[in-house]
Amino acid sequence: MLTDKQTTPGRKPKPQSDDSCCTPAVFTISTARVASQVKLLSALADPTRLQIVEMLSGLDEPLCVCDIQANFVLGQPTISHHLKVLREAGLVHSEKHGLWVYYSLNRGMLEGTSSYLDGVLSKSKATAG
Amino acid sequence: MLTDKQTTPGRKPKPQSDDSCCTPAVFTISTARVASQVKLLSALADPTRLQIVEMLSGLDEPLCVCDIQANFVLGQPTISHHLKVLREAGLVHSEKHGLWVYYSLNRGMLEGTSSYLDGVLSKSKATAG
DNA sequence: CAGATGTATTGACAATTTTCGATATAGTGC
DNA sequence: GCACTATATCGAAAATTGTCAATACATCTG
Repeated sequence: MLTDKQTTPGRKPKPQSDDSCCTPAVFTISTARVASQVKLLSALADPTRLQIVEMLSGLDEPLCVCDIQANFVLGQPTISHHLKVLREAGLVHSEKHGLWVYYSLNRGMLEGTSSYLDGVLSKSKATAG
Repeated sequence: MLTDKQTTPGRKPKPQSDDSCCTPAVFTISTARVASQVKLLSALADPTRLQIVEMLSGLDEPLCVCDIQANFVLGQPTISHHLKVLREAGLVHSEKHGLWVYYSLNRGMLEGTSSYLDGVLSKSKATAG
């Protein structure tokens, strides 16, 4: 794995400058940030969960579990499991009212992942000169 | 029956004798777009692959497999597998030069996922009113 | 209280994913 | 041709994940 802090990034020489292949190109990548983003991306990387996120994003009002389940073929425990994954990733918020549990989107978390990807993209703009 | 069951959190009614819980809140969500984004998100939702993406994004020059592998404890076939996942998701581009295969980031794909998330967020701004 | 209903949890199983060792493929140089 | 190197593929073990049936929990109704 990558260490948390290392020396400056190297650059691989041409394939013939030396006998071996690799210069030790070591990068400084925050494994903590990567791990947190992997958790968010993993929560989103499932068709059922991503559709739930889309459903919640399209409405300003929260939805109860049965309303969500009505849009899938899956059973109620499966939907409950997916909602738990989204909840533990911080992507949704749940609120109990009587018998029902209402789920709403935590937009800040989605914004975080989107801006993380933007940050990765802007690390170097491919403006080689 | 059931008089005051907190009708505030949504247009969802309370349980009635004929209609138990749910109003059929049906959503029109493009399953094709969801599926394609799930593929991209799944490719990113792994610590090794996300770190590879970060490595490639920090450099304008492509990296060969051995340069990438040098930053991980994993074996060469495992790195090759992860690169294949990224390649098949369209997130990286590979180019063979002699013995070496150079990988570079396909920024358009990352931009696509980022703007997809932005699109989900902007579907409804949670502007009460 | 009992009965009904919405949701969460448990336990098990199948499918998928991650990883490694062995091997195959392809290019370089003798 | 042969040896060496970089990368990819194959096959299998281990870990993780998605799903369901059964059940538990919590809340409302009568």
